[in-house]
Amino acid sequence: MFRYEEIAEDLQKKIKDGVYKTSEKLPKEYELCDQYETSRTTIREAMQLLENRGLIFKRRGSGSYVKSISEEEEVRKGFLQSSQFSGFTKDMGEQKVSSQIIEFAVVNPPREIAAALKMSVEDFAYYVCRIRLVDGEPFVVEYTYMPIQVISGVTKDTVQKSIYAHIENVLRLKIRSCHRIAKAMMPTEKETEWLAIDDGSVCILAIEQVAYLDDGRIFEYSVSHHRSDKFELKTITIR
Amino acid sequence: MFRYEEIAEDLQKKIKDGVYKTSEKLPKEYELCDQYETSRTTIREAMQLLENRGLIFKRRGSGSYVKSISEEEEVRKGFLQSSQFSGFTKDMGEQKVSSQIIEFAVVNPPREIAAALKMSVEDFAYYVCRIRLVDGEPFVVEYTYMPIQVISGVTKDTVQKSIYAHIENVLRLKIRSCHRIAKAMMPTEKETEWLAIDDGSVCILAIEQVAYLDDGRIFEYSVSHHRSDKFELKTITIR
DNA sequence: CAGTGGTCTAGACCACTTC
DNA sequence: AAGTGGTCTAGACCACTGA
Repeated sequence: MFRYEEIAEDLQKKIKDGVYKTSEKLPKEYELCDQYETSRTTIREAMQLLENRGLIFKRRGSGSYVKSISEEEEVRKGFLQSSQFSGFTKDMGEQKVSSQIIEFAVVNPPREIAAALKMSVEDFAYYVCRIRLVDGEPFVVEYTYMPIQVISGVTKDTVQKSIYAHIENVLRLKIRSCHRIAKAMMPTEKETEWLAIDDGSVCILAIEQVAYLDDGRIFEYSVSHHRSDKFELKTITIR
Repeated sequence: MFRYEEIAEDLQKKIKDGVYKTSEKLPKEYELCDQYETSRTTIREAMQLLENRGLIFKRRGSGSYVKSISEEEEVRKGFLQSSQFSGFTKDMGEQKVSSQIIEFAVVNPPREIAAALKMSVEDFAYYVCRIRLVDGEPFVVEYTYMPIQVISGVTKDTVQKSIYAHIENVLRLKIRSCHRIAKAMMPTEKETEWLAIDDGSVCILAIEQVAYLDDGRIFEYSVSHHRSDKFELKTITIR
């Protein structure tokens, strides 16, 4: 835990607790330097984190302010959210996540997927197709490819539980970034069945993802087909 | 144009031109300091920009490298992309964008929308419902609310062309950030007609957006319903 | 014009990778 | 052990806001 992270956490807590209220000015940077007994750079790094999280905004010549966010945006009932990519299991927090494995194999990846994974079609990759359930209800079908040269030791048990936990806790690899593309589409016949879709108003929010490790290696190409009535993707963009 | 922006542009160009190739090491930070005759902080700010754009990654103790991206991800045919939020017109670049106005009025916003805009239900907002066409083909239906106390002087002509151009060039306001939520859904009957959907495999990628100005004021709440076969949303996340 | 955040400098020391 | 990026300091000057 670095100093700037500590400060960011502390400020975030104060915003959440209403010490600094919506649209209200935060102390100026030099004041925070005094408060936390640190340099301006460190304060600015902390503030940068908060700005990226969409909690504050800054105005040159004026000050830093708490961003006004509607409560509606904060908590949206009935939807699972993904603003990070920590893996589905982690995203879900307290709710119970289980998996139903449709297929688990080692294969030569199709050409396009091999290209996305920057691997040869002659090398092998794990292929996992599984349904993820939260509190027993199906939410998403995931189709995942992982090069065995990068990710090893995946068992049926791993796939049943959490692949991300295996990568981080067993293999001790560090997940760094991911590139995602969100699309809408209709479910296939199989998906309609797997996701228990019995309502014509439900379709699919598809997220195609390429994920990278700490050392730049691509470890995963996946496509997740979510029930449109139970999942949404949240993003914050700052120019 | 600041020094660190110049350097970022230059490095980006060199990556694009293949001076630094995929998975290849970039010069070390101190070398770049010499090359550009600047301090390490400035170099690091430039690199930060490139990392956020998903072009490079860095490893403590090792070096900085060009991220390997599949060409597939770079250019995706047939899809319009939105990785920024510069407004639809700007996003589309060279292609011809036109609008068909369905409704243009000044209204008291519904309760939820007033809450999202942080305004009173008794104050007024522009309401615009329009179809956006690229090269004559409908892509998206936009439903937009803008408080008249923030955005003024919007005419039918503005709505016909580009609201964002009006905000930036006429009102001289600066757009700073936006919070988005992507969902999938089925088109309404009207939308099916407006978007000329004659194919049961097409549905809607909906993007709900709250957009902020430079000074923290919320200037827009909008929902965009895109044809699922012509639009996708791209995001890059770094932990 | 005073006050604020934005850019930039020139350094120090640390954590991690690589050999 | 040497080399790299990550954190942090103490300061300077600039661009912009707001009274």
